[in-house]
Amino acid sequence: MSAETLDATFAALADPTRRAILARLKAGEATVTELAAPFDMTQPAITKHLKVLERAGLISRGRDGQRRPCRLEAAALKEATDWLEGYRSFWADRYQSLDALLNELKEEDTRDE
Amino acid sequence: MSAETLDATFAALADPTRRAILARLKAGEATVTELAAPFDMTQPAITKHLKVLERAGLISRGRDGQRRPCRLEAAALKEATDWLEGYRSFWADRYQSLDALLNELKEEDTRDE
DNA sequence: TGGTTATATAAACAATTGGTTATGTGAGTG
DNA sequence: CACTCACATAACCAATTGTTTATATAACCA
Repeated sequence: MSAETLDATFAALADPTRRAILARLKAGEATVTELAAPFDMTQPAITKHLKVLERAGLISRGRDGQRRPCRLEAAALKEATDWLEGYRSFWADRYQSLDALLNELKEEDTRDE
Repeated sequence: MSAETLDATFAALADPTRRAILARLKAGEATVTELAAPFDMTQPAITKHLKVLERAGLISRGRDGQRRPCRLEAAALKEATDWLEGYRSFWADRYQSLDALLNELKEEDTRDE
C-alpha cells in the first residue's frame, strides 16, 4: 500500500467525470466512444481521463478490432478503502459504541499512513 | 453525498503530506507547529495544506490563545468510504463468494455516482 | 514596553491539470 | 481503392497546485 499508489488513486477519484466513468464500468466493459457519450466533452478529453484512470490502475484496456474496451480494475479501490478503514472508528458513533472507543484507544500509537 | 464534496475530499486525500497530517490527528488534537514538525517543509506550506483539509471538511480548528489546534472531522471520510463501498463487490473474490456475485448482479442498474 | 512565539497572508514560481482544436493512425466497409 | 469509424497524439491554453521567501498579525512573556 505505497504512498504513490494512494496519491494516484485518490487524485483519479477527485474528478466527477472519472468517478462517473468508473460507475458506468460497474455495468461491464465499455468502449471509449460509449464512455464519452454521456459527457459534454470532446473525445480527446475522455481519452485523457482514461489515461489517468489507467495510470492509477483503476481500469485496464483490451483490444477488439478498432475498439479499446475498458474494464474496471478494483484492486486500487481496495487499497483506498483499506486506508480509509483506518478512520472508521472516528465516524462510528463514538458515544454509543464501545468497540469504536476501544479501536480509537488502540490506534493511539499514531503510526504513519 | 454531493459530487463537490467528494471532489474536495478525494483531492485532499491525494497528497501524502495531508494524509500524514490526518494520521497524526488520529492521536488527538495538534497545533500547526506540532503538525509541521515532522516535515521538511516551511510553515506556510503546512498552513496551506491545513486550509485544503479544512475546506474539505476533514479537519476543524479551535483557538487556544495563540495556538490554532486542529482536530480530525471524519464525516467527509465517511462519505468517501460510502462511495467506495459501492465497489466492494468488485474486489471481493467474485469466484468464491456468492454474496459478491449477487451484489454485482444487483448493481447492474448502473446508477450514477 | 519590547521581544519572542504561533500562525496567517502575499507575492512569486514551476509544474500539473483539464480542457480545447487539429491531425494522425489503423481497422473495418463500400 | 477510397472512405469512414474508433481512438490516439500533439500543441496549446487557462486555471490550479505545491512550494518558496518575505512580511504581517496577534498573543504571550519579561
